[in-house]
Amino acid sequence: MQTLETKDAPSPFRTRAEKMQDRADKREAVLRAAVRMFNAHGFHATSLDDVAASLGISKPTIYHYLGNKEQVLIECVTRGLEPLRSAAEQARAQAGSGLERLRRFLIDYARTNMDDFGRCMVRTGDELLSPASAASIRARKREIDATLRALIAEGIADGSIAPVDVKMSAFALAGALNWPARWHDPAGPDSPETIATGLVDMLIGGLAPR
Amino acid sequence: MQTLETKDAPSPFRTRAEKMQDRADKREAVLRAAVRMFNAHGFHATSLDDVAASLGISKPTIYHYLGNKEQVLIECVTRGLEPLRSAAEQARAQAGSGLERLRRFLIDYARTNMDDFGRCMVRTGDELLSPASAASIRARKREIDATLRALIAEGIADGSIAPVDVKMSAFALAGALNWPARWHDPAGPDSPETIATGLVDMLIGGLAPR
DNA sequence: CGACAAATCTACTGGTGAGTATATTGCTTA
DNA sequence: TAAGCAATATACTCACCAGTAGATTTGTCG
Repeated sequence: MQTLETKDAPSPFRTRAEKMQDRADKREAVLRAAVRMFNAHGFHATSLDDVAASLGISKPTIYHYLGNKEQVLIECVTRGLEPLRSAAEQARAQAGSGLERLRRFLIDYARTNMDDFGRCMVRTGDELLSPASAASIRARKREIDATLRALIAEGIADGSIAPVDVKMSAFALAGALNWPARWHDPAGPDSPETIATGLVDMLIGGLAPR
Repeated sequence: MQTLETKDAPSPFRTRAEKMQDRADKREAVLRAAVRMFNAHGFHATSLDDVAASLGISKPTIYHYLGNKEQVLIECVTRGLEPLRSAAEQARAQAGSGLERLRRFLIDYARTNMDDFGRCMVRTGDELLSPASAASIRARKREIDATLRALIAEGIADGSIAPVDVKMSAFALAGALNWPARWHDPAGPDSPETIATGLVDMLIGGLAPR
């Protein structure tokens, strides 16, 4: 019987779903190659010819999958933002004290800022994007920030967090946890996990002795 | 008597010292114009023609004062780094507990990161510079970081700072205090002074209640 | 005065890289 | 089997911009 393809004898005739998957895979491969090069050399110093060459394809192929260079960047940033959005959603739904939920969120936040897309997201300033795209991305970042501030406020309300200045604390936390996007070396000895918990513990405990 | 120029009758014949000053002033003006445009639109999106136009001069005049575009950026970054170097020097010389000296240093650090040159310094990643210049600047930044770590270690030794992980804490502090270079709006309601103390107080106290 | 140096301009060169026109191949579907 | 579409390539165009050549002006110094 041979009505469905099997693993052993994959048919060269792809179904529609397979072809859509194929296309999505290729798009993804372009983005992964691009984000690595953006992180390594910067957006402007990376030409789409370079990205194409690194994949053994030609530039028009990239244009076939992604409309233009800015679109490539936007997709990378979007992929970097998505885990944050999802972590924020979870944090809002979770039970527990404000501090407990915040801690969980901060660790997720720090960790995803160290993967390829997260790093690109953090490092992509407004000036690299068209005004419209910059605004759209800023809006999404603002939502993450709103969650961060809400968690801090809830912690203060339930007594699990000291009565700090919410806005300043949110900026301090974000800054401390974004910064690894610029210095963390994936090849180095410290895993993202270790760094994330190290940073968060310091931020929660502070420098002054207790 | 008219042997020396007076404020009322400034001679049009400049002395050698005056001309050197004049030259330095013009160099400075170029750098100030450039750093503002770099901060607003990014290094690559700012052409030297734009900078020249904003001063009502022509591009070759910029080349007359500064060798090339990278040199302009390097000078901007250097000017952003200098106050940090000087604050670090002071902090090392000062008396007081580790925490007191660290606090003073952190506030200076945060404040200077919000002026034009400081912002440019923070935002200029290695990828914008030639390998040689990037290395030189990285070395200078490493010295600041060494001071930061030394102050933390001293504070731990004298008991004014909790026994935190020195490296992680230094990164967390630097990140939190560098971040305003990306979000602070000089036209906004919060002065650099306010932000600096707000951030530092939160970092010293931590989030957890005492 | 005459030569030199500083300061500045206009007008160019040369390289780079985003984005496109167009051709080709092969699969899908009416 | 013809039409149409997806995927891909080669070989362009076009704009921009760093950097330079060379002319000009003006003040300085021997």
